[in-house]
Amino acid sequence: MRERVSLFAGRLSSAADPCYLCPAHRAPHRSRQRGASHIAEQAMTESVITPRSVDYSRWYLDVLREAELTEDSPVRGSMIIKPYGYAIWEAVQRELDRRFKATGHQNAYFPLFIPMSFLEKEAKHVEGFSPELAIVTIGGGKQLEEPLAVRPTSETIIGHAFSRWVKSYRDLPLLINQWANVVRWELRTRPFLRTTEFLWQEGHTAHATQDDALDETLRMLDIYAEVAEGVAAIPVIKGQKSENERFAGAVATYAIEAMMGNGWALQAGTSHYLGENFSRVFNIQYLDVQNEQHYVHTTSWGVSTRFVGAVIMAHGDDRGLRLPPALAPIQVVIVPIWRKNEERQDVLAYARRVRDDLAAAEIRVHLDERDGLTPGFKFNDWELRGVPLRLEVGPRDVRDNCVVVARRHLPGKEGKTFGIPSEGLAARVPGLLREVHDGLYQQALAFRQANTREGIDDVAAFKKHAEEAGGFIKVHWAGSNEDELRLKEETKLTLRCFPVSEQGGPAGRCFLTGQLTNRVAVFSRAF
RNA sequence: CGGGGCGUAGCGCAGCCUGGUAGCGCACCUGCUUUGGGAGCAGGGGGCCCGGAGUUCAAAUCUCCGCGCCCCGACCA
Repeated sequence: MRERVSLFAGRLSSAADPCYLCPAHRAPHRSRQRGASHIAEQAMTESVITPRSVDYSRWYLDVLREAELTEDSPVRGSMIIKPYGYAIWEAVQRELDRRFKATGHQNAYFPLFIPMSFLEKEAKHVEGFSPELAIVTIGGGKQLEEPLAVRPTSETIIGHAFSRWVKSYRDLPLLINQWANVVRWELRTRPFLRTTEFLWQEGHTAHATQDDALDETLRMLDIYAEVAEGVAAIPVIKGQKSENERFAGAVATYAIEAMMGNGWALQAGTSHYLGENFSRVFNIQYLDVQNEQHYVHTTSWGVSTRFVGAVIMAHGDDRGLRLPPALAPIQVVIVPIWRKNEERQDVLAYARRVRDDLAAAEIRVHLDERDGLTPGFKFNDWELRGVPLRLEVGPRDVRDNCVVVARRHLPGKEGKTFGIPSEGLAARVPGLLREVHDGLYQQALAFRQANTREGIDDVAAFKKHAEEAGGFIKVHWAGSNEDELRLKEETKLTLRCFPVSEQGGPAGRCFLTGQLTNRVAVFSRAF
């Protein structure tokens, strides 16, 4: 399930210090003083981050600011993704893209502007998206003959192309992906999780048969789960969406659902089987071996910059970000320590040697040579930024030819190991990174298990648990769409998915209707 | 789109009630001392106080009208 070892090698350009690390390129400000009174309670740690238990949403915004991931933009609902935040997204892109190519997909690019008439062809599709469309009506100073929608997704314009690309069964399957930005005019936005403009990849494929298309839908769902778990260290539930939550225009929607640090669910990737819905309206047909015309079956699937939000919220703690090694822009940071000027020379020379060794082994390493900051400040600074491994190098370590290693997933002293020989360190680092990856994964999994409730068999207990405990609730479900909506109204919980792994199991009683069913659903509050 | 809050230095805020020409912390710059878990001292730079109109000898402060942002609820990857 999880790919190892090579995952942690540095594929982000060279392992040399990227530019966003240079002090000169860092934001000129890092406010440490927050007006809030809870800071007083945190006097010892001098935290600049609101504890998660105080206000989760504020914690999230604090982390984004302090770790320099995003900034507000002058445009409402849009964000600036800063270099450190963008580097995380680039790592996600790299990991996904590699897997898309390995499964035969090709990248292409389709236009940002979509004729309104295209969107209107598929009734459910336009119905689902029209409330959140941005529409261009003027171009070059003149009213356009036909308004152009800024793409909220590209099924239609790609369908239009596919109808020309597909003639014969020999053209199938057609496996295309595009990396793009899309716009959905959201009323309530949050950086990464829901912004008016966001970045994503959208895969679009066409197949001869329903079976082939369904296989593709699930194959991509598997890839998403693999990247979530094996790369981002986030345990996910693969599941099918209810009719209410289904993508506008899809026959079936699948998703990976993850639990965030406050117990809420986050949909981190989706994969749709679109049936013939789009091939019929865009006339995508092929001739089979018998020379008969058939409509293709299409799929689409996407992961967006929201995934970065999932990484932040699945792993972050009260000290800040905790990044899975495979996605961390910096995997290892070296903090040099000295007292006297003579020590400084020796320590820096030694630290540079260590850095060069690691860089030569394709490890993304950074030596923090910033002057005038205490080691303690740097420790906190890099923890805030979620760097998985920190090496501390002082005069004692130089003398003993050692380093101190601190692992980000274990707090304070617990994560520190003293006296690790610098000899052969580069060979040990991948193992240490794997340890951090596994640690993060196990912690997230344990958290999800501790906050997943099963065995609820009546509505009162369901509501009570929803009210008092939160987290996921896993139940048998035979309710109607209306039941689902009413439950959402009353409890704010939504039917996240029907977990793939739970279906076809022993029948149980639906907690709401009392009917016997073998359908299992997960309910949760969601972002 | 409803309810609430806020616009003053890069960031966070005080000043506004009771008008008199702008201040604090952090950040930034310089110097010295520091540096094994968020250093100290000294000096320094930085403001169309959201915009417009009004009241007044005088407006960050009072009045009106805009605009913007944030937070909380209904739609959503």
